[in-house]
This record gives sequence, structure tokens and C-alpha cells, in this order.
Amino acid sequence: MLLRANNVWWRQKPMTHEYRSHNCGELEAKNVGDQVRLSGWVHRIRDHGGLLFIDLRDHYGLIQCVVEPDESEFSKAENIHAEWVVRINGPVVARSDETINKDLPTGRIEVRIEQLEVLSKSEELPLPIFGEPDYPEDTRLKYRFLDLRRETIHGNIVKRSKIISSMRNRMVEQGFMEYQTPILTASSPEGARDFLVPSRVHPGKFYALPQAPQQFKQLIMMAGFDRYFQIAPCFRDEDARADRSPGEFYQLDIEMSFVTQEDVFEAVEPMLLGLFEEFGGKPVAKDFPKIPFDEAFRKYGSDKPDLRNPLIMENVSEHFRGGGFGIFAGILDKDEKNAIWAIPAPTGGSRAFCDRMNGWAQKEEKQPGLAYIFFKEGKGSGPVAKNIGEERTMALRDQLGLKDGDAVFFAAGNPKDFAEFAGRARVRVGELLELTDNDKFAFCWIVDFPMFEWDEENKKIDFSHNPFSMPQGGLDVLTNAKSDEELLDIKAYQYDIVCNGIELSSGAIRNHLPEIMYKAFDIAGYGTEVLEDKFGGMLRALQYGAPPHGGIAPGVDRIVMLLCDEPNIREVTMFPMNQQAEDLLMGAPDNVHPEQLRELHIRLKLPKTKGEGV
RNA sequence: GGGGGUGUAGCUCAGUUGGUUAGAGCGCUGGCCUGUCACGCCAGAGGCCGCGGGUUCGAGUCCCGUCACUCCCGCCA
Repeated sequence: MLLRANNVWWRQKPMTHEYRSHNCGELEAKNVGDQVRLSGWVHRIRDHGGLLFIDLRDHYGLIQCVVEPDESEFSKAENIHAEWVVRINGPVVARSDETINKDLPTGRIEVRIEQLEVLSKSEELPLPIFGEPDYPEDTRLKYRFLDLRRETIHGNIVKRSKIISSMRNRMVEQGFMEYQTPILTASSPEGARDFLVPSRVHPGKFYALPQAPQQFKQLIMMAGFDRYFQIAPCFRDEDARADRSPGEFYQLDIEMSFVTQEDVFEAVEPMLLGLFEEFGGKPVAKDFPKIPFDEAFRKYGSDKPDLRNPLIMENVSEHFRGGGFGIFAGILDKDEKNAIWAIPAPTGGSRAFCDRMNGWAQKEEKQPGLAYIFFKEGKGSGPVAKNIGEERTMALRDQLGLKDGDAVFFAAGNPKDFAEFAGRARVRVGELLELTDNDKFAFCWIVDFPMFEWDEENKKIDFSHNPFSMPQGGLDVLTNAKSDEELLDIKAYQYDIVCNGIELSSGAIRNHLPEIMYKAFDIAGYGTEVLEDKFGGMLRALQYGAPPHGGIAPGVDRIVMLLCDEPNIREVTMFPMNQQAEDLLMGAPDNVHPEQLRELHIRLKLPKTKGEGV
């Protein structure tokens, strides 16, 4: 039942008000005897022939109204339908003890209908509100205004509003100020695909919608402001996912001057902790451990580890080197970079469980298999244990702190290639053995991201995250690097904040020195001209006294998803597009009038549509 | 761009080795009902089995193609 309640209408109106003296959620036992006027939607009708109930609903809640046949309005009430908008006048009466509804905040009372006025009728509903049964998503999106009347999503949207409001308050309390940045701006040469907006005044030229206010927030620091934030709309023309809307999303964009990485963490941690404690409904781990990028892969096989899962992987190569398990010994001999990693599985010590994991590895992960040992009766079982012998098996068990009833799985080869698979195995073990505590929030920082990465497609070095990050070691480390390999080893003051295995945000201490910017872009294959052409404003700003600065930009939508416990972003977005980036309610994108195109100096050259050209 | 899943009444789904008239629940319409709150009872309407082709005496069921939705990969500095 509707539990919106606790929301007292902003101001009590007199009975003489056109539509309402109270809202549907605020009446309680103390109002018994009051004459009230309510307006809302007909949520549900229960017609007993001689007695008729209307559940009246508005934004604030639900209240039962009742009318008896001798009342003049009874026949009118018999002819109304779900989702009609009506106004009701009448006294608040107490329900008898047997008829109290404990599931409803207003369940101790009801309103006796003395006057009933239909304010607006509804066609037969394409989408029922009451009971909110599953409905196809395209129907929900086409009739979003109805969908949004449903309890769960209505509550999510209200909660989203409160979350954003709380974010703002928490930021302002910490001395941050909110500034707006442009929506029409310039395209940038790397990153996501831009949304382009043609210029009428400048034929053939285009604005781009900002992928993030990245450059603007840095310019705000260079302009001498400090501690900026903004609930910032961001636009990227990339394909959607369950947790990613097509086209647009919001970031809590943050930037600060004269700060180190630690200062950013100190600003963000209490904000997120407070927010999750306020809205999450689950315990939040107070500690935000800082895990270097390399270590995250080594221990968790991921740069966004879920710390609710207690399992930590370990390198166990030494127990296999030169041992009786030929496959692993061979892999270790083949290349000194190769290793054997162990994924411990406490309580997983049965052949059934090990087989299940092995089957998963083969079927879902297309791996040749997943080697394992399980421990019982004081010794290790399974083919691997047999091959390496009891001494090595026991040494392995001791290193991992395992005991009878436990198991361990192995991944072998070059960690670069198998780390992510091993990470997924870790996640799966944690879930299947119920070692992962789903009933909490666990944050961590991932720090020391590499400055560059190898772009396999273009066979060149590219920025791994943000081209504006400060390399650890500054200009020297860039100029001194002798090889691609050394360049790829360079770390940046670049960090992510992760919650329950979900990346909420990337951030960085920025590079505020023009010579480093030239050099870094040079390494990534962007010449001076590109830099000056595309980042001219930024470069100019760096040359006139730029403060050291840094920031971060947590994704608002993902935070709301976590706090509403919704796996799909469309459940926390009021008017989302579908996965094909169409707005089924407003009908976007759409054709435009030829005159509009002419004004913009645009002629269409369309691809053959599917099914055409027969 | 690629892969997986789904597609039968407005909705959620059932539908046997291919076999006569394709079912149920919810919703909708009509009727009955004075204490329900998932009200109850009775009756009714509602189907190009996503679409196109093929196999077959016969296709909701098998095969091919296609479309739609959804999830994932690519992509998302």
C-alpha cells in the first residue's frame, strides 16, 4: 500500500479552497469530526452494491472514502472509474475497530462522501496504476505520465529529489558553491562521441553538448574561484546499458584549488558516507580503503572491487614451480611474467561445488576449465592435489589460511590476460557460497591509475583516463621514459571511488603546467597544433597562473540506483529514453521541417533504410 | 556493428511426439452484493499465435529469414 505519507502539505487550506483543504496523506485520528475537501485520483473502487469505497490518491498518500446508497452522491460514485480525478467533500470519521486497516497510514479513519465532483475523466487505461503489475517497458515509456503515478517509481523519483537536495546541502555546508556551465560548447577530439548542434549563424560549424564540464570546471579554478560543484548534465552519444542512459546523465561535478589527492578524498568521503547513511537503509562501512590500481587487480581481479566480498586472491606460483602438476609448472617455465593465482573458497570444499565452478568457467567464460583443490579429512583432494603431492598441498593451504571443508581455485598464465576472469570467479565464489554480505555498502578508493595505456586498435599509446591528469613525477618522468613500457608504467594522480563493485566516479589531480600538457599530449600522439586548436582556451589559462587543482565527478544516477536498490537506471529517471535512444513519449528524435534544415545549411544524405531497395 | 534471451487475448503466462473449436489469472463490459481495503459471486466481449517464406495431408508447435523489445560485448577520456 501507499506509504508516501510523512509529507504534510505545504500549507493548510480552508474548506473554501477550490480543490482541497487537506491532502490525501495527512489526515489522521485527530482530524475525526473535521469537514474536509480532498482532490485526487481514484486509485481503486470497491462497489458492494449497498456500500461503495473509493481509495483516493494524490502525491502525498491514499485515503479511503465511503458512500452509502442513501447519500445523494451514490449514483454518481457508481459511474466513476480508476484514475478519474475527483473532488470529495465530507467529514472525517473514525473507523470501527474491526475495520481499521493497519497497512495504511490513514487506515484508522475514512472520509464520508457528501459531495462528489468529477474534475477529469480517464480513458480506459493502457497501463494500470493499482497493484503496479509488470508491464512492457515500451508501454511504460509511451505512457510515462501514468507509469510515474505508480507507487514504486513515484517513490524513487521523490527519493532522487531528496538525494540531490541532500547532496547540495552537504556540498554547501563544506564551503562549495554551485556554478552553471554552458550547454552549447565545443567538440573535443577524444573521449566519447559528441552530440553536435549545428550553428545557424556560422554555416558548416557545430557546437557540441558537453560530455562533462571538465574544462569549464578547471577554468573556474584558474579564474580564482575555489570549491566548485554542480549537479551537471553530461551528454555522450554512446550506446545504452541497464545502468547507463543513452545520451544524457548527471554528475555531481566537483573541483577544488590548492589541493592534493587527500584533500579531495576528505571532501568527498563525508558527503558520500552521510548520503548513504541517510538514504541507503543499510549499514555503511565507515572506512574508505585506498587500494592502488595494480593491487586491486592482484587481490580482486578488478579495478572496481566489491569489498562486501571478503575473498582476496594470492599469488601461489611457488607451490607449483617445478612441481608435479605439469600444466602449471610448464606455464611458469614458459615466461617469467606468468603466474598462478589462487581464489580461496572457504566452505566450498566439496566436489559438487568445485564441479559447478568448473562448469561455469567452461560454459560461461569459455575457459578450458578451472583447476581446484578441496580439503577434507586433513588433506587435499582432486587431481591438482594428487599431482603436486601432500607437502605442497599443505603449504598452499597454510598460505591461504584454509581448512577442512574449504576449497581453492586456480588461474594460470599471464596475469594481464587472466586477472579479469579470476576476478569474476572470485565474485561467483562469493555469491554462491554466500560469503558476500549484500546487506551493506562498502566503499573504496582505487588510486595510482596508469597515466597511459596501450591502444591496440591504433597501435599507439593513449591516455588511459583523463588527458588532464597530473603524472606522478611531473615533467621529468615523462621526458625520462626511455620506452613505451616505461611510459606505460607511469602512474597519474588519478583515482576512482567504488561502492559495492560499482564505479561511481573518476577523479584526478589535474595537470596545471602547460609544458607537461604539451609533453603528455605529444606522447599520446596529439601534436601541438591539435592541442592549440582544440584546447586553446585551457592552454591559454594554464599560461597565466593556474593553481594546482583537482576534483572528481560522482555519477548521480548510479548513486540514486544504489540508494533505491534498483538495477535499471530507467527506474530512477523520470523521462528516460529507451535503449535505442528514442523518447517514446515525446517522439524524439524526429524529422524536422525542411525550412529548419535550410536555416542551418544542412542537406540530408541518408543511408538506405532496412527493407528498402527491393 | 556483434552475441544471448523473449515474442500466444490489453497485460502476465500455459499450450503434450505436429492433429478437430487455442486456455487460465488479472484487466475490461454487464448483473448481484452494506464494511471492503488484492472485496466476493455470476455472465460476457476480447486472438493474423510478431511478420514473411518453407517442410507437411495438417504448423502456435519443426526449418529459414525478418522485425520488435531486452540483456551483454564493442563503445562510454
